[in-house]
This record gives sequence, structure tokens and C-alpha cells, in this order.
Amino acid sequence: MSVRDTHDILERLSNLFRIEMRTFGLKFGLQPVQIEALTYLTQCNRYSDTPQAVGEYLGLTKGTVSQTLKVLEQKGFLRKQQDKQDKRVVHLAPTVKGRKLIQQSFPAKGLEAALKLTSSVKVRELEEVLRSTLRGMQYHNKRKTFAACQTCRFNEPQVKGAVCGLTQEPLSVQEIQLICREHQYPQ
Amino acid sequence: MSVRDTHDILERLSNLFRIEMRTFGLKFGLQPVQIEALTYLTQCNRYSDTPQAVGEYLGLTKGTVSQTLKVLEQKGFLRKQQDKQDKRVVHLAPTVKGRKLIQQSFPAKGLEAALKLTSSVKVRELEEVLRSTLRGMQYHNKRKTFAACQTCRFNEPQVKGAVCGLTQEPLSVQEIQLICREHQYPQ
DNA sequence: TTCATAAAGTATCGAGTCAATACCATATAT
DNA sequence: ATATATGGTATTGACTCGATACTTTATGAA
Repeated sequence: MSVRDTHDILERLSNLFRIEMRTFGLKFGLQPVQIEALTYLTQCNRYSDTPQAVGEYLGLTKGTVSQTLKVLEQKGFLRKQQDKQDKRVVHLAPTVKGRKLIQQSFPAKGLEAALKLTSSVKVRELEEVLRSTLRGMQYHNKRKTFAACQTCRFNEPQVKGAVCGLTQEPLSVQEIQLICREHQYPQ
Repeated sequence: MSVRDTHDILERLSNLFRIEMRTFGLKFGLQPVQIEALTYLTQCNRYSDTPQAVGEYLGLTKGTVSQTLKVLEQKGFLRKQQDKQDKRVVHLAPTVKGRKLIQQSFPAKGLEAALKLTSSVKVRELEEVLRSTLRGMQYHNKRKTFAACQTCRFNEPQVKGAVCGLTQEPLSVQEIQLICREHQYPQ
């Protein structure tokens, strides 16, 4: 059992995700990248719902992302809205139609069955290793971490709810579970 | 901790794989899909090194694959060779240049570091769950399993070496570690 | 044997991705 | 007040991908 073995399994799993994403998207006339973008937009917080952030998340240039989002908007999966403070910024909100689509998309068919056969302790351990792998890859490639406020070093738990140390704004219980583009792990 | 959580981590990991694959390939003028095809060809056995098999593995049509392989051949990463028995069939062999490229490509940077921090027992468990997830997804989506002869129900261990129950041909020790397109799990 | 059908692979076309470049509008810094 | 930086869009060219049509070779049935 070498690192390469684990690597190969993850790589194959990654292939399959893409294949399933493609066949799923085909039914709605969407490309894999469009589904990925829309998925992200259902998971990110209010600081991270811009074309720029989508580009950073998917590792694409802003020009490329701009086109992807144009298609998603034209097909009615998201709405664009100009930021009140900074008029250069556009916020992207999935429509009800968009959210329903993503709820339906669950490429990892079989994952559920596989996890049911595994004890919950082991599943937690599995998640931990995967998360640490993710962090390792992000760190190694100097990418942003894109994780939830919950685990962010800027997240300051206070007497009545959490506050973001960067913006000094209060964060709701729902919001601290969302992905943030400014996320940094402690230390 | 829900199935969706694990799912999301895997999905993100899958994203990162693709991003790293893209940036790596860019240096050599190769697209992600071309690297994936070449990777497969360095891992598959003699029954599985055809355009058809590559297409099944990557979930693409044969027309699409044909073009991908044309580029790889033109750039000197693989050689085509007509089958002796069935003249319709083409076998694809990565060149030395091609093999070297794949050896260099190790998208899961950080994986090594993450696994080093984890006990070998847990790593084995991790692999097991990942493998079972893979199997689950393949089964659920009615895809071929594309695994090594070692775990195939057609693999018949005999006194002097293994034999493939489908072709009745003997299999070398090296060969039973390679990916086969006819692979089926026992039972 | 002969003729139909199937299978493996290639070629071409149109829709779409993606990076690069240029560009516009708005913020920010000096 | 003006230069520069930043967020986003538009356009172009190389490439992917599916669909379709096509060629060559195998196989199966009359």
C-alpha cells in the first residue's frame, strides 16, 4: 500500500465524479463546469458569491467564468445583482430552479451505500483524513482554503453569536456553515 | 456529519485534482483529458489498451477519444499498433516520453504529507472505504469496474501462475496488477 | 460461399470551454 | 485631481465533446 495507490483511487474517484456530472448535466443542457459553479454558489456566504470568487474556487480565469455565469443566468439558474456599496461587484444568487437542480445532483451515487456499511466512527476518521488531504493540497499549491466560517481564524465567537474579525460583522448560525473565500485556518 | 458532508469533501478534492491536472498539463501543452488517457494507458493490461477501452474508462464517445489519441500520438506520447488477430483493433502503447510524463504528474500534492501524519492502519481503512465507494458508484451507474486482474472473478490461480478465465491465457505476476476492461468482481 | 450485420476506428461539424487580451466602470491612493 | 488598481465583460483562437456519417474488418446466417 503506497501513496501512489491511494492517489490512484482518488484520481479514479475524481474521474467518476466528472463522468456522472457530465451525464447528469446533459439532461439539462449544462456542462460539468456550470454545475460546479452553481453548486459552489449554493454553498458560499455573502462575501463569496461573486464571479471573482467562483473563478478562484474553480481555478479558472475571470473571463472564462464570466461566460459560464452568463449561460447560467440566461437559462434561469441564477440572478445577478449589483453590490450596493461597491458598484463594480456583482452578487450571484441561485434561483429556486437552480437550487432544486443542485439538490438533485448527487454524483456520488453509491457513496451512501458504502458509508452505511461503515461504522460512524470510521466515517468520521475518513472525513478527517480527506479534509487533511484537502488542506494539504491547498497549502501545497498555494490555493485559498475555501472552507466554512466555523473553522476560520477570523471567526470570533462572542456572547451573542459569532463575528467575522475581517468585516466586524455578526454571523448567523446558518452563515458560519457556509464557504468563505477569505477563510484561513488558525495559526 | 452527513453523507452530504463526505460527498462535498470528495467533490472538492475532485475539483482540485482537475485544477492541478490542468496547470500541470499546460506546461506540456496537454489538456486534462489527455493526461487522464495517458495515465490510464500506463496502468492497463494488454486487453485494455485500445481506443474503445479508453472511451469506456473516461466515459467519452469513441469519436472524441479518437481525437484525443491523435494528439497524443502526434506529440510523441504514444504509439499505435494494429492488432495481429483482429485488424480492426489498435493497441496503444505509451512511449518512454509518455511514461516519464505520467511519472512526473502527481496531482495530489499534499497527499503524501497528509498520509504521513496518519497511522498506516487508518490509511488502509481509508483506502478500503474509498475502494468500496468507487465500487458503489460504478455499480450504481452500471459502469465497468476497471480494476486489476488480482481481484477479478475470471482470474484463476493455478499451480504455475494465474490464468484468465475469459481468454484462457496465462497472466504474469506483473500483469495481474494491471487494470482490465473485462474486470468483474466475484459473485 | 455469399451477403447482411456488427464492431473498431476515423473524419467532420457545430456548440461549448478556456486562456489571453483588450476593454469599461468604479474604487482607492497619492 | 489624477494615476493606478480592481471587478467584470467582450472577443478571439485553440481545443473538447457529442452526433453523425463513413471505412475497414469480423462474424453469423442462408
